[in-house]
Amino acid sequence: MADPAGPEPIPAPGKPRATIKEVAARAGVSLSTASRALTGRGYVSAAVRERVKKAATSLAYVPDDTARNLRQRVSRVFGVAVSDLRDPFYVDLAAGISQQCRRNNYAMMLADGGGLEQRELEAAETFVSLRVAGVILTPMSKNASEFIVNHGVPVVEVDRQFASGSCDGVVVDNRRAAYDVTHALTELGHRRIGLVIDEFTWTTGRDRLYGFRQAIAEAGLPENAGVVITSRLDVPSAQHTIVKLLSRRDRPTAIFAANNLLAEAVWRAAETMKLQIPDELSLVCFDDVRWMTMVRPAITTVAQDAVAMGETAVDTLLQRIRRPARPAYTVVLNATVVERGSSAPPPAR
Amino acid sequence: MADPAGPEPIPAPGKPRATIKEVAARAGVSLSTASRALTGRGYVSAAVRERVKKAATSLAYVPDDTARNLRQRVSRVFGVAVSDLRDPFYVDLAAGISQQCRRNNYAMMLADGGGLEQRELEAAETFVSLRVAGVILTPMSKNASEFIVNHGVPVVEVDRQFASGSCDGVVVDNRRAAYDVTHALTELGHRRIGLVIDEFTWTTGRDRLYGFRQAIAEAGLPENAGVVITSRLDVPSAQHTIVKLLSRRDRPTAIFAANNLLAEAVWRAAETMKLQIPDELSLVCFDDVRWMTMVRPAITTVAQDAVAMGETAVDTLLQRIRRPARPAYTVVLNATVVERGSSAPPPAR
DNA sequence: CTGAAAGCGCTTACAG
DNA sequence: CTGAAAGCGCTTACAG
Repeated sequence: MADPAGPEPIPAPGKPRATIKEVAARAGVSLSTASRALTGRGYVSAAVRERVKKAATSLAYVPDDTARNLRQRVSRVFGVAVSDLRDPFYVDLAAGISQQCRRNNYAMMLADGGGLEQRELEAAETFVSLRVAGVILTPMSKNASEFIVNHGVPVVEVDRQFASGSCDGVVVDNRRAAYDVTHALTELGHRRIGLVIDEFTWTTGRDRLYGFRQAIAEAGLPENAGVVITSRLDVPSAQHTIVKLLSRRDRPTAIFAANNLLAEAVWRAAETMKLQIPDELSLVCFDDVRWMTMVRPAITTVAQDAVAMGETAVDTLLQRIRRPARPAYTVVLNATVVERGSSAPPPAR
Repeated sequence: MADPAGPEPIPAPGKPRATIKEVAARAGVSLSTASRALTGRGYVSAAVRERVKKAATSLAYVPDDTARNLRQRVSRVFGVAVSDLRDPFYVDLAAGISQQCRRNNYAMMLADGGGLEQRELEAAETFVSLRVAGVILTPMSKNASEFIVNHGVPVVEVDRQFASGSCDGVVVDNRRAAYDVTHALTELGHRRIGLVIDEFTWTTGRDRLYGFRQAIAEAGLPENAGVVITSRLDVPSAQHTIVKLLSRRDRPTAIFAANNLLAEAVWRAAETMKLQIPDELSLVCFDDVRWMTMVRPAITTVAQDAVAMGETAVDTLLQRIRRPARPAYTVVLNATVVERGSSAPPPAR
């Protein structure tokens, strides 16, 4: 799609931008006065203020925030690091953070780690180096959070927590929600239930496992009624693992997938094996994402409001900046089971 | 989830960070020497370099990039503004941009506009103010791009173009792809085809409409064989509009949805009306997103590789920075129809 | 009410 | 090979 008028020259990137010095000169005032007129702090007569503003406009002056921040020792940028932008949960989180930042006149520096701790650490260093006013992250260890906090920058851990002593957090009650959704399965009469999960070392995985186990135990089922399957967190490899699981003679009659990606893998596995949900296999999971209301039957799941988590994280950070000395605290948001059609009593033997 | 050890004090955000001055002092050298040792530019003896580096490490020194950038007149941050993070297409785009930024050691400042031109303009001003090295955006008009370019910051427009004379662009051949997918419909024998679309004023909407019309015309069909339905770009309201369309006696036997959100709306509309796809209604669309391979039948669509578009946009920006004087150019990526099961010959009357 | 001066943390010619 | 000085663009006490 070439420009019909032919390529025009692009203004050279080196093109000098107007500085406050030039604004001051054009308005015939000193630097200090121009600054006061533009920022609104300090005294300046109405007439002069007008003249300065006019000069600024006519020069298309845009203040250099980096210079301003350097001087003022603050910036209006938050650093945000999420595990993986390919996962809809993190996307909703980022969307929530983004809009709440904007509402409060903060810009958002976003990094996504592709699930690698090393990248998270690099992002942490970048954020410190760029002198952001605060950081929100979905931590993979305590290292990034502590590094940032040690450099005097407030951190909010969201989704999971590793450094709850030294920074604030926003999470859901994973144990409770996992309990609820598993309990519903035992109530339906399932006696062999799979948990597909990718990790146990974060608070999320650990607590979802606890909740799962607790529901199994309270139903009076033997410990081996709960079969825990570990998988890497990507759909194809999880799908492969699950096909193997479902091929066993003693396969579970119900599966609890610990997040939306694993749920997708279970769903696809069932499809390729032509296993009917819920008649032959019940499926429940964590995270409520788009496709779960588009497939048939729709999927029963634990809905976490990721957008709200993101917004809350920003609010928490703002609070922390306002009151630095307050002890660290954790906000626990509600997560509720939304019943749809993907679970049913186990098939008769 | 309270910390079992009880809340510890959080390091005060105002906590002073080590500066290069302190590093120099501890190493017993001057500021200049410390700087040279740390940046690697300029002469410094091996012994001194070691001493300085050791001092930096022991002080957990992290250089202030904002100060460095101010001095050097460059930053390693790109500004990115996408229309809407709730739309999976833009998310993939952002993911591609994000990873390519990281590979090239750039940080990404992300803003999402929620589809409002005003927000795009605000983001543009923020980016200029923050002195980013370049901007990538999915423009909603020529205003933002031109504003940024006029301030000497290079811009790449992606997905659509408004200022192709004054900045680079990365797009797909929308006309061609729309033609192909519509042509497949006329070949199947459809004589009444709906185009559901949200705008015609951007290059995307305009070209998709052109391609659609062209295919209708070339099939020798009367102009009114193509029925164009305009809708707002959100699923519920589009769904409403489409239900009305499909309730008409002369309803189309096939629909081309101009993007993934509208496709979702059509799909949901068909479902609520219990219209079988593809037996009673063929559905094809633009954008290839997750759910399209999860519903049955899977959806035939024009697949644009949004991640690759994002990566290409970053590469383009990098090129532009390297060679500012080169005439503006546009990269046109391929977009191909992926046939799945959602289209079939029209039902017999 | 206004302006001259210092300084935020860094880098970079320039002298030595 | 090293250090003193200037300066990036801004803000902010401080004098007047």
